[in-house]
Amino acid sequence: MGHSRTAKARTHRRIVNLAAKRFREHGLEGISIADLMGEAGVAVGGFYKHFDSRDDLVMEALAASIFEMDDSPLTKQPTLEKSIGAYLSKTHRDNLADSCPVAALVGDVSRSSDNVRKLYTERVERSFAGIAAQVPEADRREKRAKAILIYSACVGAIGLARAVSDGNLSDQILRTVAKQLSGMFRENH
Amino acid sequence: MGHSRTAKARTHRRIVNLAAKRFREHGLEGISIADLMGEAGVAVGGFYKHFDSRDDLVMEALAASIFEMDDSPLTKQPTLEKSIGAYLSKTHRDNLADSCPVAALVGDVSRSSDNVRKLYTERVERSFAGIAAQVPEADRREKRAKAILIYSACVGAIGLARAVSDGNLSDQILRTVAKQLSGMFRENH
DNA sequence: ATTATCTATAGATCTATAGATAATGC
DNA sequence: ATTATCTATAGATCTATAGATAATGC
Repeated sequence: MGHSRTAKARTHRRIVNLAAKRFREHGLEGISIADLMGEAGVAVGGFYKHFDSRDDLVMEALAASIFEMDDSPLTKQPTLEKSIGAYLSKTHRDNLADSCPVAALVGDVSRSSDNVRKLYTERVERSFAGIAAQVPEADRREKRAKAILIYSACVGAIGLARAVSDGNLSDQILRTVAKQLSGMFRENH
Repeated sequence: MGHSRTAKARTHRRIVNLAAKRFREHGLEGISIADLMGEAGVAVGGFYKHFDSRDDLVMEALAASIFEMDDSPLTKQPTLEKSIGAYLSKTHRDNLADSCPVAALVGDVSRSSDNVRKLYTERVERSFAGIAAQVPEADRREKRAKAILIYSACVGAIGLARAVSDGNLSDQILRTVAKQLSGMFRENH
């Protein structure tokens, strides 16, 4: 039994970071507190000394995965084409635990509390802004419009690529959408 | 207690059609058998005389919502632009119970059994084909590529529009993606 | 003395089954 | 007689809480 305050903070972070991964993999209601605590190596009973409720953990874990995104390869590409390529890569599709929470949790968030949805919305806005900044040759309005289209297409494509049971079709969705989106800009219209 | 065979078939259909709605609204695991049977006006205990397991109902309900799509206004529009407009309408966004199961269940299906994913995959393929047939002025390969982009963008956009807590942003996503996609073809490139 | 963690369990909920009841259909 | 539906409940699982245990920090 560890007991220092810093140890508690470390345990807290361990639970949150683990939850952030498992929620993206199994959905916000797809994993139990008991399983999370077990995997984190802490007894179940300690949970409510760290969090007021399960929803409290969901909030913290979503915030963690959103924060994590800022340092992710997904958002740190030098060009729009590379950003799209990273997002629509097989690595991103297959590595749900560290994937974009916007795509992984879009359905679950629709059914979640206002607090969760507000947090999610901020991340969506930030993604739009990040992409808009990379859209070449257009005024502010047009950059944003393209960004909304690009992000929607990326979120939809990776979602479909994960859901579909045919591996070839899955690959084709990623490849085709990446190519079509990138093509939109080389022809600069 | 009704008991005729045709009555049983009617009860069966009632449960399946209700489940098809509730699954799209609350997710494949977001509603219990007891609640479904209660709403259908049948006792819980009768469930397993109609279905081998919960998963069996999930399969039948998904099949029903996929079948239903064929007669839906979503897939019966005369032009590509109108198809996109219907899919990205506020009506479609707000009426989850009768909405496109591909968008409503994309996350849940990723975590489902192979049987469920196979059924879903067939619907995705059919959607691609339906859209490709409406893409003007392009060879077969290009029609399909555009269809994959359009459907991905539509599925992503309606998902984001439902998840986001800001109503104005939600409307903007639908409007912008519809406009951008439609614009791609008027300029025919 | 305080508190971070552990053991144990209450209470709710969910899937699935067993056996009773009552309407159909030969 | 058969069978569609109902009543009742077993067994598993999940969130949350109560109280014990043991390490920290004054």
